[in-house]
Amino acid sequence: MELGLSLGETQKQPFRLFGKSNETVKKLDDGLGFCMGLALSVSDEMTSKRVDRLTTDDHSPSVELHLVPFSTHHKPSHQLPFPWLSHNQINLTSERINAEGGGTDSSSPDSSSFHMYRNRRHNHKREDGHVETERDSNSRGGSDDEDNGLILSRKKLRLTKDQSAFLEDSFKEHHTLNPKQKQALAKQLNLRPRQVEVWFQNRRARTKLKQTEVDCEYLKRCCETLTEENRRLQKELQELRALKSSKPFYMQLPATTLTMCPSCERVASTTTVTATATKPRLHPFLQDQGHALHASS
DNA sequence: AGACGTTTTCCGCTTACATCA
DNA sequence: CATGATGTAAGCGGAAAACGT
Repeated sequence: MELGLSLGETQKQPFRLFGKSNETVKKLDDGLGFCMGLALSVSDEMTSKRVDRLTTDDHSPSVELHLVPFSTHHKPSHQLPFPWLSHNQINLTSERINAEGGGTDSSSPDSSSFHMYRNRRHNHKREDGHVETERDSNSRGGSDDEDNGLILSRKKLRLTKDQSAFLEDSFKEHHTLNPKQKQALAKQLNLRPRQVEVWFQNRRARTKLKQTEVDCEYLKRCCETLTEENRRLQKELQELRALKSSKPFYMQLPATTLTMCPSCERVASTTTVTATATKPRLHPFLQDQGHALHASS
């Protein structure tokens, strides 16, 4: 592979590629050829945050990379289009630049290497405002649609049932993936590792959301129960107050032996001798034979 | 040893698209 | 057929951890 480096006015600036300062940009190899052009521009936002990060510093103008094959055997039909990029933005075309081990099988767009300048966060706004994603130009391989050449018309991936089922099974085993597992799954399902990673992230999010809903429902029921309990106690209190105002004082106090529960510090009566004809309901603690106080004693 | 930069991974939030009623 | 609701793939930004310098 040969990387030809074309520096426009950038000679004024120290070149820095992908954060590697003073990195040698020129690489020689056989077969694949690129022309990498850098030009100064402060106008376009396309380069996005990521590419901005690749510039020499926060104040430097954005770097534009033009990667175009100049090898004579590269036909236009072999070039990977990046329609979301305007002509003065990144043009990355190649027969194959595979960063993820997909080989040089051009029939599998899925394994195309979009990861030349970023392993993620590479959607780009077109001039019409439409955000095209990686999916737009790089779909998964292996589907029937793709085999039928319908890949260009598909704008959003839907995993096949088999793929989803396989991922589900895998998710049951472990909710996170290490790089090896990710690679293996991706290879098995003919997806990009990034897709597997995203699927697991979304799956975890769905699981968490469902759990949150369950928790919410539980808390709602608890709240209802407590509200009902509170209503009952209020009523009981009212009854007791009414009783108090209608009976002489000596009749209001039952002759009881009071003990205090060490755990909740509520007072319990162990002997109930009441002078009242009507027996008000006691607090559950007082009725609870199996309360901690009694259990511990 | 500690500071610093880079990379990777995760999460939360959001968007855009596909599908269905 | 149009439309709104829903599900989901995927993007972005930030945080944290690991690692190298």
